[in-house]
Amino acid sequence: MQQSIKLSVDAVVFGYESETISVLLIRRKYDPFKGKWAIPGGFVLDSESLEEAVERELKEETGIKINYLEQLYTFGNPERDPRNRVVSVAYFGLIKPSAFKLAASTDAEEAQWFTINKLPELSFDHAEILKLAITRLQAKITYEPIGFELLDTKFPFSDLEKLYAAVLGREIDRRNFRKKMLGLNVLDELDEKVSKGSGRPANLFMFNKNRYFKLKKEGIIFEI
Amino acid sequence: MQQSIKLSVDAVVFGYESETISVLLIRRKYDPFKGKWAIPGGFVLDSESLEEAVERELKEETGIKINYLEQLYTFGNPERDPRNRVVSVAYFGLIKPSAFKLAASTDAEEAQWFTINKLPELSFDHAEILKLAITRLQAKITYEPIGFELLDTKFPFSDLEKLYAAVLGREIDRRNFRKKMLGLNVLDELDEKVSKGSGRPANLFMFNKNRYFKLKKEGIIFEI
DNA sequence: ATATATTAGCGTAAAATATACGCATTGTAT
DNA sequence: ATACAATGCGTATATTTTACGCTAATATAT
Repeated sequence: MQQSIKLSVDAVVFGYESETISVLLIRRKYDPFKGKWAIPGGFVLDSESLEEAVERELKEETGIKINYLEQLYTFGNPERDPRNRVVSVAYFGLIKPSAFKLAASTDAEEAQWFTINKLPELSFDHAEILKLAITRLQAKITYEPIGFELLDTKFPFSDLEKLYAAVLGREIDRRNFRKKMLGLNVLDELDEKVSKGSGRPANLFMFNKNRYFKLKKEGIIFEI
Repeated sequence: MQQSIKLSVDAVVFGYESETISVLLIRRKYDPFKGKWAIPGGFVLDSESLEEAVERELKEETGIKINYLEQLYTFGNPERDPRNRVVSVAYFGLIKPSAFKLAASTDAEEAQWFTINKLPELSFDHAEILKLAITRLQAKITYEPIGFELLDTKFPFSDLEKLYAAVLGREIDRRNFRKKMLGLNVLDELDEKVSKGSGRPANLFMFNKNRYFKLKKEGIIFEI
């Protein structure tokens, strides 16, 4: 059997800052779609796993160290690349704001954050990939505690609430959200307070991964 | 760039009969794992889409016409095939009992149904693929109306209930299940009855796909 | 200094859903 | 006829979700 299909990986990386969700895009250096915006990615090496390929490409193209990575979908339409047959395994990832600045400063002309409502035209079928990734993020955040991967380690509760509102694109009742989230018993309340601007200073919280895994093992599911 | 990764597809096909869920497996003709049981699948041709590849391979190896097909996950561990680097896009599929008999008679020595609790040893990482497929089926049947793809077009309500009990591996309260399912407004009650053995004859029902799509568009979700 | 705005945090009542069953109905088997 | 088996309907109770009032703590304006 002679097969000339090439295999690539792509990564939709989400970040969260100033109450909006952004996606990391790069400007392509080579044809096809030279100069156009695209999701970071590239070809898989013979010896590496798919995850290794994604992390390598992300580092090469954007300098980012990913915080959460999950396989999204594999795109295999024979026409998706105008030149060769390329099948791409798409991933979606999340990073914390600390890594944020790092990426933006690495090579501002080539890698850039875009608010998910103000996206440029994209190469290949990347618009479709991105759309699927957003849907998945919205669905997933309600039944897996991945939201914390977008926040700093310590965060005021309101940050978490605003994050959920931003991802889901709708208002959230502050009081019910707090009750539900705290009721899941995966947050540790710290003895630290932060005051940003006016208003009552907020207590800081931390996500307790160990307790989450323990509860998960007992069959208790995270659900917002 | 020189890349010598081969791309294959695999399909976990579930069937439902006599109150149990079965999986379709084939006995491998060639090395590696010659003579061992495996999930049907094979290499993707340069010109075909991934879905076309799955359907072609299924037809070639088992004679089955699939009823529902959905991408599951892509397995890319470099060591998953002892000989070459093979990345496989796994699908999971469902078929109705009518196609059932057809498959069993095609080539009984090579394609066979196995109850999901009595599986033989499997080739490659197929045990892992199968495990993931079962988890996905269990999750999906509760929020998408895919269960009907495993039943005949017309079915008594108890068939649906038994199917859910079999897939989820637990008892289901007949009365509450009926209330909930009928409340979703996607079933048409027919003016036909069936009597199998003793007991009161049951009315037949049909899944109404059009109504389901209409409700879905209105944001009403199927959930059991 | 005092009032006012602003964000944090707690609690409670009502509505909607899920769960647990009781029991009549309609057929077949003996 | 009578027993049995499966279908089909209803109701009471528990649980979860939703809506929203109110107090607390701090910054900022007057």
